[in-house]
Amino acid sequence: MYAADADAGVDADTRDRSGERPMTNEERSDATRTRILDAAIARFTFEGYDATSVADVCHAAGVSKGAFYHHFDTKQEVFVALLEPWLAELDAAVTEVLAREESAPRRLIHLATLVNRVTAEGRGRIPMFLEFWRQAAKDPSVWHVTVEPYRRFRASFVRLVNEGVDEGSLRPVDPDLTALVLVSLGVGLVLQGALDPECAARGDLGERAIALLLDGISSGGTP
Amino acid sequence: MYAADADAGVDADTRDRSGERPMTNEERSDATRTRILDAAIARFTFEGYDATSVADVCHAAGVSKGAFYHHFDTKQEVFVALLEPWLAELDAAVTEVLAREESAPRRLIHLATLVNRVTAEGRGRIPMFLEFWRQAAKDPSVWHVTVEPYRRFRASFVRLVNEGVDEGSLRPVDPDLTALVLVSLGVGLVLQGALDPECAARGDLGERAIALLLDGISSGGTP
DNA sequence: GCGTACATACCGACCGGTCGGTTTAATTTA
DNA sequence: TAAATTAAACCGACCGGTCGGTATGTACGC
Repeated sequence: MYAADADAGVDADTRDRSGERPMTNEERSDATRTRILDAAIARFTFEGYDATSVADVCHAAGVSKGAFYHHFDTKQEVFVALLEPWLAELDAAVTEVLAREESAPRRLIHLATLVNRVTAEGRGRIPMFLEFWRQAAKDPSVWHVTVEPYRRFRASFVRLVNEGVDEGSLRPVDPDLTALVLVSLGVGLVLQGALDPECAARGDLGERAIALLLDGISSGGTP
Repeated sequence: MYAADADAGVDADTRDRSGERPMTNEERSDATRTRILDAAIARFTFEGYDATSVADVCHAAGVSKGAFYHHFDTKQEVFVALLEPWLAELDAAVTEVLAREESAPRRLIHLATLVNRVTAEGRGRIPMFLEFWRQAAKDPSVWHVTVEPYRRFRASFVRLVNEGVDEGSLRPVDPDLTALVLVSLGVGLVLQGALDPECAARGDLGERAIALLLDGISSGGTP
C-alpha cells in the first residue's frame, strides 16, 4: 500500500515533477502527507513504534517537524492513519471471499488465510502487526479503531460456518466457537511466523493447517 | 512466580526481619535482586517494557539506581532474567502434562491450554506476553533465549500426536502440521483475549476451542 | 583494611510537541 | 491583468522533561 521508503528525491517542491505547473495546495498537502505515512510505516515496521522518533520519520520523509505536526496532531495519529487502509484492505478482501461461488469450507479456508496474506505480505509487515496488537491492547483509542473491523471479521466466519452447517458441508458444530478457533488459528500462525523463520518460509503452511482443521469438522468427502 | 509489588517494607536493610542477626552479603544481594525482579515484572506487565523506566523499577523496588546497575548491566538483561523462570515454569508444566496417565488427545488439550494458563494468569500477563514476542522478533539475544524452549514445546506436541496416532486415538494426521496447528491455536487464543475482553472473560473458551479441534481429528468416540 | 553492596548526584542524548516566522498558493481588489 | 491581501503549507530552533547509563563516594560484611 505504501512505498518502502521515501528517501528518494527530496523534491516535494512547489512544482510537480513533470515540469512547470505549480502544485495546488491540495496536491502539495497530499504529497507531504503521503511521504510522512510512507516513511512512518517503514520505520514502525522495522524499528517499532516506540523506537521510532518523530524526527526520524521527518528525516526519512524529507519533511520538517513543522510539516509533520501540521498534518498530524500526535505521533499516534499517524499510527492510526496507517492502520486504517490496512483494515480496509482486509475488509475488502473479506467481502470478496464471501461473495465467491464456492462451498462454505473452501471459502472458510480462504478467509482464515487472509490474515496471513494481508499481514505477511513482503515479510516486513509482521512486526507492524505485532506493534498494532500491542498498541491496541494498551491504548483505548487504538483499540477502538480496531475493534469494529475485528468484530466484522469474526462475524463473517460465524456466518460462513452457519452456512456450511445448513448446506450440510460441515458437521453441526458451534458456529461461535468454530469461528473463534479459525480466527485464532490464523492469528496464531502469523505469530509463529514471527518467531520461527522456518515457519514463515513455508508460505502454504497456513493454508494446509487450516485445511487440516476444516477437514476435521467437515462432514464426509473432501469439500 | 514473583510477588505483585515490592512497595511494602523498605527494610531491605542489613538486618533480616526476624531480629538482630546481620544479613550475609549473599543474602543481601539475593534480596535486592529479587526486589528488583519483582518490581520489574509488575511494571513490565502493566505498563510495558518501553514505558517502564529503570527509575520506575528502582523506586518500586525501594532500591537505588546504583544497586540496579550493580546487579544488571542493562535494562534488557532484567527482561531476559524475567523470561527465564517463566519459560522454566512452562517447561515444568509441559513435562507434568506429558507424564500424565491419560489418552493422547486429553493430554494434548491440556498442553495446548498451557500457553493460555501460564500467560493469562491474573489477566495482566498478556501485555507482557506481547512484549516478549516483540522483543524476541526484534532482538537476537532475546530470541535466542526463547527459541530453545519453544522448540521443545513444539516437539512435545509432535510427540503426543504421534503417540495418539499410534494408539489409534487420533486419525492418521501429519504430526508436524498438527502440532503447528495446536501451538498456533493456543497462541492465537491468547491474542484474541488481549484484543477482546469478552473473549478473555470466558476462561474455558480456550479449552473448548481446542477440544473442538481435537474432536475433529480424533477417530471415533469421545477420546 | 579491603572488597562487595549499595547510594547519590549527574551526564549527554534524545524525546514529543510548540511556536514565531517564512514561503507559497489562493483570493480579492483595482 | 497585475498588485494587494489573506490563508494555508511549511520550516527549524527551541522547550521542558525523561531516558539509560556512569562516576564517585560511603557503609558494612569479611
